[in-house]
Amino acid sequence: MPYDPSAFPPFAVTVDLVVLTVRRHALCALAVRRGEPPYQGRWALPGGFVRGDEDLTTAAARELAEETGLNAHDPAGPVLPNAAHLEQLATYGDPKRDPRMRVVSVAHLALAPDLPAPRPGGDARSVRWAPVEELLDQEAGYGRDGEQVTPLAFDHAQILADGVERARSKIEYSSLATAFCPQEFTVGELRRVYEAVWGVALDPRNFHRKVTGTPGFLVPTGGTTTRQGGRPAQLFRAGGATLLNPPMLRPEA
Amino acid sequence: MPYDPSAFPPFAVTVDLVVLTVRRHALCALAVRRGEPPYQGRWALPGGFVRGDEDLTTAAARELAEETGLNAHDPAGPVLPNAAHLEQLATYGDPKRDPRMRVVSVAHLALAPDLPAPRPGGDARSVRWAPVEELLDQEAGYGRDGEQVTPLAFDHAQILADGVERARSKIEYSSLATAFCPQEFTVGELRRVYEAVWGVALDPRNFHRKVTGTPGFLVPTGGTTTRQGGRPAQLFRAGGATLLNPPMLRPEA
DNA sequence: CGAATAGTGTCTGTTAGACAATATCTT
DNA sequence: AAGATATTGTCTAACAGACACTATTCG
Repeated sequence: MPYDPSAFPPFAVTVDLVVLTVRRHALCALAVRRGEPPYQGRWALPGGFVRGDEDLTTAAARELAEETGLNAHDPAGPVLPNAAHLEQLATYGDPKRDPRMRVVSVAHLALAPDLPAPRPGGDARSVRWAPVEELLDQEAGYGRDGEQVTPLAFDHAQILADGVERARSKIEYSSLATAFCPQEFTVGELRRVYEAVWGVALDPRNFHRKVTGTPGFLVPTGGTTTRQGGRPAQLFRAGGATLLNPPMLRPEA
Repeated sequence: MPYDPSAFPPFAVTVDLVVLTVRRHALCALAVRRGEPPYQGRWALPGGFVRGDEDLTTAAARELAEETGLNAHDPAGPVLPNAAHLEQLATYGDPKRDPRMRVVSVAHLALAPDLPAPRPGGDARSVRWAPVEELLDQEAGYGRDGEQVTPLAFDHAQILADGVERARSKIEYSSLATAFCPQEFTVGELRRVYEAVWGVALDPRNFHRKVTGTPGFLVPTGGTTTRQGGRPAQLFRAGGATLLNPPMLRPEA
């Protein structure tokens, strides 16, 4: 089968983003409201076309910055205050996934700390953090203002579900859960991230022993905080370790 | 940023395949020789254009069948004799990865048993199973007939490395290693798969206890074989379990 | 003080890894 | 018999999970 680059079917290539954060004890995703058909008025994942001279990761980082003001974290560079973890998730290319034309979407997964000042691209009413449970609920779901939330436009419910599952499994065997935390955080705050992402309750004592006993996971900064109430808690930064061995075990029930 | 489907940069979309198997104690990948520029005469991963009305997975399964005669395994359907595991790997879209034009390639990973009768698409000299170590060796590597093997064309060395790493980690926590085995196999044959993929030696006694003690991993067929010499070994089929919990642990050294 | 969160210590059952010992084939 | 592979059993150290207990803050 000869490889003839001049006779190929025309495709559009987009990036879509699953941007996750933990707010008020719930795992939330960034959703944008569609202003035009198809799926006008429905919520969708943020995304857009890949430019002609742009790498896929670059396009995803650009969309992320446009929607949230977050920088994609560069492992080689310094740790920025507003850095989010960004990785490729999967590619979706069903011929009928967009009714207008053939669109192949390279989905990316971003994990961000809860934003002190969320900076929506333009219209605040058209961008929101929504609990993933609400976005994925197959029964009729309605957002704050009564507008229809589910199902998401296109195949975005599937993309979101895949992104959430990726995040849930990756925090088991990597230190990625710290991407949901601010630069300095307590063991209790990190535990609440795990509890929100997995949707389970963890034993605070065993969790503390586990994370502080894993070399390279957490580095104490020396400071303490009482922002959670109770006895002052030590503050930590993320350590250099990327992989957790042995992993954090996700309870089955 | 309006979503204007009539004004998108033109992309070609291809699928590339990392097809892995275990032959003579070595992890091998399918490579095809390029008959035309660019990279003429160099080895590359099999692949081709996605057709205008074709799903990405369908395109990958079609290429796999064209190159090897293997069917992609459908988890819902019956277990076919010549079925290979097929999954999406990642997507590669650097603007300069193909010197001719903008090509986005959705790479897929296939795991196949050692083929009793390899059926190359056409010219037998243009398709071969090559040890991945040879294909990825950064020093000059030369194949059976003295032709240059490395580096692979385009960014295929990176794609192959990513596929190998995916396979290495997935057999840790899933039952996927059985995809490298024929329908009936012994514990020793399964162990040699792990040893070839990971490039380590495993204790036969602890391995046996581990795999036979994991519910749903292996189902005894009742038969035995002496094809490996020594005491007759029980034959097994792959069980229904997909995830191994607890996982197989890959030795560090 | 009581409530809340942080952190340490102890016990128990499971499991990985090391390795002795036995079983059953081929040559 | 010698050599190869298969299979079972035993011991030990590490670790997860349960949970008693202490520490330090706020109201």
